[in-house]
Amino acid sequence: MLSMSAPHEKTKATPLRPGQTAVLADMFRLMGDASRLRIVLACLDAPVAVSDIAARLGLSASLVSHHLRLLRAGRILKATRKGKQVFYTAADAHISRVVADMVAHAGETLHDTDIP
Amino acid sequence: MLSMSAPHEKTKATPLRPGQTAVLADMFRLMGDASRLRIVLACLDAPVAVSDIAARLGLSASLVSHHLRLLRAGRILKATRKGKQVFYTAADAHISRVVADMVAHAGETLHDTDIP
DNA sequence: TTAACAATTGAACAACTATTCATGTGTTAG
DNA sequence: CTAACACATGAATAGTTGTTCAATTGTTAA
Repeated sequence: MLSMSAPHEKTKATPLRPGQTAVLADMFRLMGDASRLRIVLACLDAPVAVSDIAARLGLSASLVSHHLRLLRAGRILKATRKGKQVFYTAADAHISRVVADMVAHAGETLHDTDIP
Repeated sequence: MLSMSAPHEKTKATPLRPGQTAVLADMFRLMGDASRLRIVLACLDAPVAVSDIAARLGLSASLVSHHLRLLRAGRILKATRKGKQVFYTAADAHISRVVADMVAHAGETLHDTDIP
């Protein structure tokens, strides 16, 4: 049961505490839904109003608002009120980078034809 | 405060088709579970056997195997057989980068109780 | 004020999923 | 061969969650 050490001792860093892992998983899960990810993508470049998000994505305002609340609570997006409308945008630049890296990964690993 | 006013960077994001979004969401969802994310983290640096993963994370071999199947199907990890054991490691370098960026984001946006 | 618009929220339901237990493959040692 | 080990898999269950509908709050214009 006691596993022996790794074959090669590389300077590998595992700087992740168990608590941080749960926080990370929550952020990944927030983007793990197609509707929510599309909302995040729509807000990456510039602040967008809720009604615009709903119209552009073809989703109900209620559903968008529900997702926005989760994304805001998870520090993925942040809100700014301007008159009647509320504009949402990415919380910081890391979000865009995470998405960009995942896009690169998907673009590389997907020369398959088993996409349902 | 980070209320930057969008300095018109070259981050031209929105090259995503509806089909690609679903694939991306699937990958994010795979890492959106705490157990699965810990498994991915354990395999980032070097190939690790299933039994070692289970022992290191305190999970049953069955549960780890179930998760590994999903991660393998989602092109997050890849498997290599050596004798009786099967070693899993990251599918490519993008995975590590995605995790690293998300860690940076979490470290910046969340000032939770940091314990050494 | 009233009315219209924009967004949020709560409840309820269907759908999904992580986990456990038991069983089944495949591989190696004896 | 059998036995033990490492891993995979199927089913069943409990918990989670995305979506819809209805009602509510907040804001602005008339």
